[in-house]
Amino acid sequence: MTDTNKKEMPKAYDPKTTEERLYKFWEENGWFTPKIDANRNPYVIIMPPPNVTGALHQGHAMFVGVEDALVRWRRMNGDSVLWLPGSDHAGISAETVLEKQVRKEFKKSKNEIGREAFLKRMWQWMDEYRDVIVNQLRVLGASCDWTRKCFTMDEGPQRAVRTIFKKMYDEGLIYQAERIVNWCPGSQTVVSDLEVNMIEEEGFLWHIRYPVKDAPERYVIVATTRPETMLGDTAVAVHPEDERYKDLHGKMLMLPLMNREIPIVADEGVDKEFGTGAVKVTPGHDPLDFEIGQRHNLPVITIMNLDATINENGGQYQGLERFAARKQVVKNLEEQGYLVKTEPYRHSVPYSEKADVPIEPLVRMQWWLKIQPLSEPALQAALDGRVKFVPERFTKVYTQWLENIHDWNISRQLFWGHRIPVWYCGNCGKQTCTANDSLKACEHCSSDKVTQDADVLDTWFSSGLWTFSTLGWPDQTEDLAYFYPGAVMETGYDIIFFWVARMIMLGIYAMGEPPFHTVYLHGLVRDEKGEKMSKSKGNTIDPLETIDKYGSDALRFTLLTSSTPGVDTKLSFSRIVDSRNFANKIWNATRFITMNLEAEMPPVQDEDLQLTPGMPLADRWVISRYSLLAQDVNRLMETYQLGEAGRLIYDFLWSEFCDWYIESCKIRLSSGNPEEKLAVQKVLVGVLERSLRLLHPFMPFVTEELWQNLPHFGEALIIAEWPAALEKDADSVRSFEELQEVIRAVRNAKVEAKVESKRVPAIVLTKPEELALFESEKDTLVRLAGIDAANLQIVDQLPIAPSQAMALVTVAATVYLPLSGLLDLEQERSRLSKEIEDARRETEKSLAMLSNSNFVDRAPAPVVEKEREKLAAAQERAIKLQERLNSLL
RNA sequence: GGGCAGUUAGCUCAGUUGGUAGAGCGCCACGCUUACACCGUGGAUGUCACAGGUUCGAGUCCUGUACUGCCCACCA
Repeated sequence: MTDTNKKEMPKAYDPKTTEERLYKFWEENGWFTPKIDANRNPYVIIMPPPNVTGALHQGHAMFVGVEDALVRWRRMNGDSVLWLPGSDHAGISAETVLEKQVRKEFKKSKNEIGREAFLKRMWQWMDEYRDVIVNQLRVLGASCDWTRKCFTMDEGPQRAVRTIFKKMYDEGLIYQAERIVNWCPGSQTVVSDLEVNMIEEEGFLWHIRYPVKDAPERYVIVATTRPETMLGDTAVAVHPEDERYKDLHGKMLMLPLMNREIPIVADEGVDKEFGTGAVKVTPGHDPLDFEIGQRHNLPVITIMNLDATINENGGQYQGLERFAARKQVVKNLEEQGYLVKTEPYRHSVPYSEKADVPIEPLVRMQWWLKIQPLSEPALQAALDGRVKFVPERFTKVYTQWLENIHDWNISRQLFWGHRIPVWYCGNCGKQTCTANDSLKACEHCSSDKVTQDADVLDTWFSSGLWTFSTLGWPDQTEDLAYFYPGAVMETGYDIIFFWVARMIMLGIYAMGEPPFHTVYLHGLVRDEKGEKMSKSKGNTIDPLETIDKYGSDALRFTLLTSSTPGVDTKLSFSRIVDSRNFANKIWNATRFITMNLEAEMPPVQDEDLQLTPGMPLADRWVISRYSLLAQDVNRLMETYQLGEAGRLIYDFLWSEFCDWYIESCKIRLSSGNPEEKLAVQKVLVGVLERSLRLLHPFMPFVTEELWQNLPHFGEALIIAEWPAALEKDADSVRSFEELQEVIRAVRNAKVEAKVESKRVPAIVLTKPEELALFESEKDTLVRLAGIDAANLQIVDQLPIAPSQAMALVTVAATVYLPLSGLLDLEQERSRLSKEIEDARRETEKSLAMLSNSNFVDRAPAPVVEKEREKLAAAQERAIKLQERLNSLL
């Protein structure tokens, strides 16, 4: 279908009136939804599911920009493309947000209103907001398959979670154990190591005297940053080889304030050099101490409640909040003479990422996933190249993490999330794990007095299944068979551990092979000062606002072309404006071309663009340049160098197609010769239409809109065929470049000599073999250089060069601009001298290289050849310039 | 303590098989020519952080240094 509607296009491109309309057009035609087709390659990207609680930010714009570009590119290449969108229930974040809401609404805590009521409210909230953020991705132009949209708490993914849990439970990979864990007193749940941030703080190192029992004159000094934990001390540890304490091994100390006897133990884990070389051991509240305690069979005393207040084991401090207790403990130690000194000390404190309060290590019973059996194959997949990272260096980040990985604490003490599918029997006390969503009776004793484990799973556990739970697993669906494994996982490098590694581990575990072959990691988008954008800082640039003002294409193109994978990028406002301008530029190029089109012009086929001998130079040039571009873009897309590809298309369209080709066409378009006109229209349309196809993955909206205005095959650009490179002719390219050089020289000279008239006379002196070139391009020369046609001579010899003229020496010709009266001879001489100097400098440089036998022998032949040509050109140029200068003296 | 990145024109950044440095913005000077002032033409500006090394040749590879940033790590 050819759209021959010739209503004139507006002068400027307005994204507002097109983007929404085109998105609808694409979606309603079903082009985002792939067909399962054995004859096509499936190409799958599972979208990183945005958090339901989050607001749309530039990171989303970034991932949409990259993923949509890949996906559109592959779709145009004929792949069966699935880009699957979804959202994540964001366990702890959502729960925190809703808890605040609940407090406002019911004046009660979540525990007070209870799990059931809380979840009911949560679902209400989800139904209202779950799709808000995902739907905002439409504004960005994401061509994802909404018919397959998924939510981690949908029944499908829920069943996937229970199924894999059951499998792991049965295989002994999932187990319960009481260990010291990262307790977040703020959200009252355990969090994983990854959710703990070490924050450097100014603190104190308190030195405390612990007297030796039965020898009150002797004592051991320990140093601590957390004196309140001494209430739970069960030993003091020293290094076995530390001479200072050798005689005290096994002796007892009196724990101040608590009046409890604790032993001195010798442990290798103690650093002799640090502090006094003696460490207080609090197995209940410190991970290292917990280990020492395990090695020496020390009792574990937990002195805090889950809200980090001191419990009954803390004696007189019971009821105090932990930092109040610290103050009180220090005060009492000082009063009683146990405090030796207090020194300022900078140290790292673990903070809970979500609740932003210090972590309190606590010993608790938790569910764990034995990770080694999963991490080994996942590590192997990266080492043998089945999973590749872009940029490559992240392979090391990934492998090193997997090499040092610990078992994963997968249980969370929250309401919102996937409930642990394990029931406890009130009768026999045994556990039953099931993949069903409920349990009627204990599988051991058939009692119906069963209660489900109260915990839910870490959000990332279900996220880890995302690459196949979204495709129907555990059912053997058609989707799963066709679309797994996917192609590319595209996300920020900040979640390699949280998510990427876990998807690979769980993907291999459940499906036997990695869920994707490539991990593309984009950089983080920062504000113009380089700071991380965050709502609390108020430095966010809202993508919706940006899009409203400049269009989605402009934002996406900027993000893609001004960044490089894995490197953070500052979003620069002026670049967005530039991208908007680019959209407008191609809009107007198209507008110009359509204005000059016959109403029923048929689409331009590849055959129409064959390089024929009679074809004008500019046509041969632009077709060749386009072909080169198409080739480069393909290579760059295949190697994930999207930014570079986008930049090349930009340069071609603006600096070559618009600045030179269209300009050169204006003569022929107005010449009135119908045949000539038709020929140039074909090339204009053919090259532009193909270039729009190349650009479509980067700027989907304008390109579609423009493409619809040009003669084309097919219904829409989004499903058009990815364009092939056409013929190339190096001679034409070189000739055109020679012409460009002449034109630039004349333009330059006119400015330099401050010539006011638009058309100047000129004599072009060229070699006999180039005569034809300049003769046939006379019109181009006249128009683009601003030469007076009636006063243009093209000759291959010139008995007497005009004396009152500027002489412009280029590779293919010397151009004389007779500017009698205007020319300042003195100035002309100094200009020539300067140019001679430049040419000589170039000559010398080339000469030096070429006289170096090492260079001539070892450099590749084409490089040497190129240098020889450069030398010859520079020499010739110097000679010609010198001659001219001599004639003016 | 370990690891990784960045350091290129006044500003923001590109620059993947090592061949002698680019874009946009900004700046200067012109300019309404069958599209585009969200434009056109011309111009100026860089010891590619520093010091060595490999090489005929290094922004690009190697070593080290400095500054900035990030990640990982149980030093009380």
